[in-house]
Amino acid sequence: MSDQKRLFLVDAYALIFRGYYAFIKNPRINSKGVDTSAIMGFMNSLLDVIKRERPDHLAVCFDKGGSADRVEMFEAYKANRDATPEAIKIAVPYIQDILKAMHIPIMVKEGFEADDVIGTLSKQAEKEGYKTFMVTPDKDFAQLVSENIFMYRPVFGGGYETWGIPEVQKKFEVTDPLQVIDFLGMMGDSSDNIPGLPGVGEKTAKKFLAQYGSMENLLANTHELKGKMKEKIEAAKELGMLSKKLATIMLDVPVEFHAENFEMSHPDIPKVTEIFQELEFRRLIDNFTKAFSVEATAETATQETSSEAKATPQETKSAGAGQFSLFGADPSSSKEAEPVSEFTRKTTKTSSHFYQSVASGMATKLFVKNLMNQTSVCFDTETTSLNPLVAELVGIAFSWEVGKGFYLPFPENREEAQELIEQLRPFFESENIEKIGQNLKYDIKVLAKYNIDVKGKFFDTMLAHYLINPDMRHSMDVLAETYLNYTPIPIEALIGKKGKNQGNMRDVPLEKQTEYAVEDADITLQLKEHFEKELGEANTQKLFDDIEIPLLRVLAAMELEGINLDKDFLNSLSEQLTIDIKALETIIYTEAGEEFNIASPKQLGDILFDKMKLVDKPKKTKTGQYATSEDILSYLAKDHEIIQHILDFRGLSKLKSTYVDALPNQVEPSTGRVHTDYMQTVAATGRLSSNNPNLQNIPIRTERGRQVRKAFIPRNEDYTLLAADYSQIELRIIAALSKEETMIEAFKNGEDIHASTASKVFNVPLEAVTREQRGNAKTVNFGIIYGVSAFGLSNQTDLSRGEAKELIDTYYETYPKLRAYMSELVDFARDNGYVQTVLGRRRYLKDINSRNAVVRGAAERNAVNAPIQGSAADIIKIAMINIYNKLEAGNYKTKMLLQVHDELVFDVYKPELKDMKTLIKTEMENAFTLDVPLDVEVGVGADWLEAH
DNA sequence: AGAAAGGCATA
DNA sequence: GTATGCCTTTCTG
Repeated sequence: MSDQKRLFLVDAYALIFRGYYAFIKNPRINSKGVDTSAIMGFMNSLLDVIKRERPDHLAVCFDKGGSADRVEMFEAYKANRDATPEAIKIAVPYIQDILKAMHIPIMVKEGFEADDVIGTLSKQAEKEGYKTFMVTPDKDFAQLVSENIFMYRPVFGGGYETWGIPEVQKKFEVTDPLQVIDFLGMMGDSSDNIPGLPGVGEKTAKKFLAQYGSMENLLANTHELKGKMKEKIEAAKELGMLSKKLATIMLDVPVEFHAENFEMSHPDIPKVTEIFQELEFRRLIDNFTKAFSVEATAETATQETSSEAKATPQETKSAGAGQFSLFGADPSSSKEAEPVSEFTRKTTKTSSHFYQSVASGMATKLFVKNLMNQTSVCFDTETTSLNPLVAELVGIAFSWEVGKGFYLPFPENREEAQELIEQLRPFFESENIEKIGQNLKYDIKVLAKYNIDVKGKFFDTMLAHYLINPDMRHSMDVLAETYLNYTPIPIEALIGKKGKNQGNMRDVPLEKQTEYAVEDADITLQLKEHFEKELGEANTQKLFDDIEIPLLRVLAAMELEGINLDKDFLNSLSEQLTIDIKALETIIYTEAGEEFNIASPKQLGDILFDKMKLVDKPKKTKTGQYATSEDILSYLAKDHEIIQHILDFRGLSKLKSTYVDALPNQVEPSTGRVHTDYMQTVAATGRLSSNNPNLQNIPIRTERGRQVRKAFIPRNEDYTLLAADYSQIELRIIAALSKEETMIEAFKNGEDIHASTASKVFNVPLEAVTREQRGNAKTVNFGIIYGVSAFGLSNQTDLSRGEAKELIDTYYETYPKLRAYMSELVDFARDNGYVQTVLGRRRYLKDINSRNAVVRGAAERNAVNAPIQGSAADIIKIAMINIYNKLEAGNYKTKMLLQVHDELVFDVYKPELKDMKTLIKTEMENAFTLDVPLDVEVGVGADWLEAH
């Protein structure tokens, strides 16, 4: 059987889409800012197939111009597919060039889809005695399967499965693969816009097939059906037949199978390598040479597809994921980040390593001695909880040599654990040993609970990668897979899936703990070696050494500190809110004439617009619901009393659920305070973010919301809260960077910048500026930072579109250099693929040259906003580090507690108040020197509201 | 139980 | 129009 000739037909777009979505959560962007995810994904799959199967005949099939026939049949055919992502559009020409260089035939036929080309070719090849393998995840192809035609499907988690007749029979519950057409026709396919029969999904379609065998037979016997189903299907007979036609793959495309044209031959290696190098595919070059080398042995698909259809290993694997995995692996429906070629990855099973646990007292002594002789060590703590405040040490892994490492398990008894950590204290507190880790802030916080102050130089791989590629995700798994081609042991393998039944590290056998923990340390060490080279570029190294790494300590300290919360006060607020919400509810029900869930946008929309018909043609959201967002309802408020009540209800509910009721639950019992977690690697601009709870979005705009801030109080009566805000920092930055003298002067003279702007654009003396004029000027000043449009401005003010446009035009005439600066930023982004902050923090803008105006526009606004927002973030980070160091050096009792983008909050020891006011203001204002002075406003009070 | 959608709080 | 995180409802496995 294996001497039979084999033809592989690759469905290009399906694999391109699949590759693209595999990287969707962490797109591959090369140094030129090009998103190479789709190319990378496709090439991984292709090379993998070649490497595994060593096909003697192979072609890659593309669509061209879509299927005219199908569109003629049904004009909505494939109409509601999302616009093709940019990365895919640019991928196609690259892929075709690579294929040409590899001497792999490309099959396209104008006006036909790849499905039809593959279908036609496979039937012709079958006649000539070939076995054909259709390489595609697309379940539609199952209809073509025969004795000699197979689907060769990539599956989740890596690997392939081959579908022959028995597999198709089993998956679709049909007797003949051709019935797959009926199946698809009945249930429809949203990605191809095949309508299907109304009310028929996967389950019903299978039932019908078992009973009637075909679409035609079902439609001829609808009298046997009952109820609503009968009505619906009888009304949709035509649609049913049309759906079946749309689902049918054509077998009469004018192409011819000539074996000699499909033979594999030697690729043009230098050419392929050159293209890969241009795309910066280092690893693929390796894979490529392997795929085309003669030595490697191939396990063949034919061997796996024995006629008895015994479950292959791959099937056994996918069977666990659900008996019907057709949809899970469909590229268009799958948003899961999923490795495209995991099977090519190394794992702990395939890489040689030496991981050892150190358990006895004697061994520990020897180990510590050895440890102290190192200059640079990677470590990773294993604990009982993700919350460092309650986490107990289960063990610590160490590695200082690739592929090698040690694991120290910790006793459960707290005193014994402390004894063990004491032996390690000299290591952790050594100034001379560099500490390497992934997310060191966590380990530092855990160790702080054991009274260990981790010192010495730090290298955090997560932070390093954040600077190298801020748009990607930075989890260790992702980094290992991307940079080391290695898949670490998933934590789920040890403690089970997330959820209430998730186990505890403590209960994992020591052997497994060791494998897992030392692997993490080993990988992190390898990542460090990788990243430290890449950091060398531009200013990245400086940002790393001078900002992000020092900041890590500062944030750890702030988070450990936490902030005191007045629970009783919040509880009394909550009671009052409950009463007011109830009252509003009653009024709303009366006005609506019935009771409903006001918090449900769906029900609310139906009441307001279907039942009460408040508007002639209400706006819809993208999913077809009535839009009931604040900006839409506000318009209607003056005409209908119920609207204002609903808005009030929403406001109070939000306040109660998100803040007043939630915050007391976030108080950490062991400290009695709220400890937020600052994320240092999520915001693409360089800002921090805060969660569990988010303390960066505590209300302030409305009177009622503002009350929540009264609940944030000093630790005790010896302390007071101090809040220090940068005044207009983003506007100052844009003024300085653009060198717009008019604006710079206004700041230098300490003028009210919004009034000053109003005076200039409305051409009135400063004293004559009205409140309204100042308000509008303020909106434009802010809007500039985000990349205003006349449309947006008119939405935010009382101005019409025309007036808004005029205001913006006048604004740019008043501040001409500002406009010039903004276009410089966009030009820079176009040329370089990125923009940067005052400290050289980069943001890559892959869509800056997109042909799609909407996409490009968004990238252009990013080009303006990112340097401004990011520079402000850089500056406050410097200030935080400097203040923290001064507080430490001066042995002050005052602590920094919170950062809210342009504001810092401190718990000030009252005797230090006078010093602190000066110290904090000075450090913040002098964190960075611009052509515009920075101004900081300091407030002090018995709670956060009063300090403002 | 988890994801998606709609909505909304901050700078 | 920029940048986030979290709430409730509703859908789906």
